[in-house]
Amino acid sequence: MARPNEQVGALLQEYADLVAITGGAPYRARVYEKAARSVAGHHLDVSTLDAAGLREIPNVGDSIAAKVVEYFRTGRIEEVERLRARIPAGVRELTQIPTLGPRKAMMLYDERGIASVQDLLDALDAGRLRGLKGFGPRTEENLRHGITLLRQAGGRVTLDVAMELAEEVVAALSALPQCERCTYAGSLRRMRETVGDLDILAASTKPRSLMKALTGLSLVSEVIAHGDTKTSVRTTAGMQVDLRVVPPESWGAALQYFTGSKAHNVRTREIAVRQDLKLSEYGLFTVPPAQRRHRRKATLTGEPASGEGPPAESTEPTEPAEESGPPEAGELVVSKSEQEVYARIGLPWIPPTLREDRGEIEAARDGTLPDVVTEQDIRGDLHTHTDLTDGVAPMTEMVAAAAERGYDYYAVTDHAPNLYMQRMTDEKMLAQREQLHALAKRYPHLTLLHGTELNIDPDGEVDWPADFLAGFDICVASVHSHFNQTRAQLTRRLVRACENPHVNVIGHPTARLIGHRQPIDVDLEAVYEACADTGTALEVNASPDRLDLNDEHLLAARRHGVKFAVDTDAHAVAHLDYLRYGVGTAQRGWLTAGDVINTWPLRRLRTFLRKGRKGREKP
DNA sequence: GCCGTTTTCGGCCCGACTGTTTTCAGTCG
Repeated sequence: MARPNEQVGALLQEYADLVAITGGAPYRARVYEKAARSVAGHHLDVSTLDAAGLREIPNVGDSIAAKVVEYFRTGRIEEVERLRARIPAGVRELTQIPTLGPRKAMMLYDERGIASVQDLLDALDAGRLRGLKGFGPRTEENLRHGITLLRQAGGRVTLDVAMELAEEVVAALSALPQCERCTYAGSLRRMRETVGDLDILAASTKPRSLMKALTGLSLVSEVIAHGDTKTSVRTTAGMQVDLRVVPPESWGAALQYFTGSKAHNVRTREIAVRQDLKLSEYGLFTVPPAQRRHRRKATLTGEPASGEGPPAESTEPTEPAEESGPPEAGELVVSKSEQEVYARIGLPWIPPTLREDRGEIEAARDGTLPDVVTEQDIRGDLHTHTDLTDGVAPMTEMVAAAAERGYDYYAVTDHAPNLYMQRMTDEKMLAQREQLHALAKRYPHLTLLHGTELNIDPDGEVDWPADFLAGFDICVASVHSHFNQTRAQLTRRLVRACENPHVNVIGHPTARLIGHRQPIDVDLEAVYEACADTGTALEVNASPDRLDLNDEHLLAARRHGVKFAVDTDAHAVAHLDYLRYGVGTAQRGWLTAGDVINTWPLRRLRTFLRKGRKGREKP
């Protein structure tokens, strides 16, 4: 993704925060927030767009387009500078503290001159918050606690960590007789690459027993909030878990609501409002005429515009809404399943991984939602290791596990000699090939492919000469070192690897490790072009520490006609299960099965792997 | 400030929980 988009997105987000802190009109802050996301996620490089082009981006109008143009012309946005001069950066930082939002942050600054997290800590220690309106002893305690949490590294965890915890909590709650349904929702269900806190949803007529069960789990270290329908706890590992319990009839609406994203929900609720419906976690409801937003229209059609007149009779028999829950007016329309809820507001069901307000609402409305790739579509794994190099399981076990998964094909791709610590030799590689061919006889329904993961050296060269490479069924090539080359060098390096007629897949293309190593600085657009031109696939590495390429890259890359391989890079049998994170990421990138080479039948895959080379055609 | 298979003006998602306050603002998701 082009960097300028992220720069401008961050700047617009900062402006939104500053507007909120200074108490500007709430809708203004919101609109800049929406624009920030639209710009950051836009598929074109915004630095190349003029004002008219910028206005094509959703939520960008005259005013914001002018600010973006100003930014690329002068390197700054005057209006942002004006607010920056008024509000120290530290005040914005204060809003990162849980339970401290923009209003209170501004009050701390105005009334006590607090302009950083450290200032706040000092003020707390000195008792200088006493007497400040809205800051009682509990609030002081919460702020101290919040600062401690903030200082504990970021707070987001990778998908596998979140999933493991979620499955444990869901299993514990599901075992209760009072629990009718239970699942995880939120960013985990959407398969975001990291998860901040866990959203667990349950259906029950006896919510209290479920809440009690959650707070009683041994992994709970602290109860943050405890109400009638919602309980929040923190685990011993520091993760926040929110449990919401809804009546069983509300399951679909609640699941839709708690899956998010927030931006997606805002859109679906707006669509409901335009149809004089109200969507909440309890269901989709009619709005009595007296409460309708579109009062003007109501007046025009002769309905009562306001006042206490009786609600218009619906043509259908009135069914008393039995649900508990706050909506006291309006009839329940639907709530049992997500499908019903979407259908009633005129949309097909949208896969959770697409629910980010990145165009899925429009696509759903136009009937152009992608038929995203699923785990069942995957016919094989094309990047895996054994204990011949740095894997921990022997090839026999890895292959047996692959057969168990029902794969049609499976590639063993151990490291090549240039990754010196792996001590690979030509002889060892050829011996492995023999063993693999022998092993293949045991698995008549599984085609075993012999491959390798090559190392792309600083010049873009790989480990072996062409004649040796020609002996492999598949070659993955990856960057494993020299991450700090210049952008030009790194780009050239990857493009050269693509141009190698024996390189089929670029493994973990940005080489990032989530939370540990930044992605390499490479012109991905150039790499996408090279891949499309040369018939080289880009990997969607499913390892939860990598997820590389990520969803945003995929959204950009697919526009170039690139093909992808969703691979686990498994170094152990258990890692083969990481596939779901790779598939989730692929879905978030709107990839279909057709985009992913390892969903293809073997024949088609083999043709792709020949990469147009001569002399490899087999009878 | 943006936006319109109802609108070029008049709206802008909705509810739970907490803490502090006596009826609600702020925060969060």
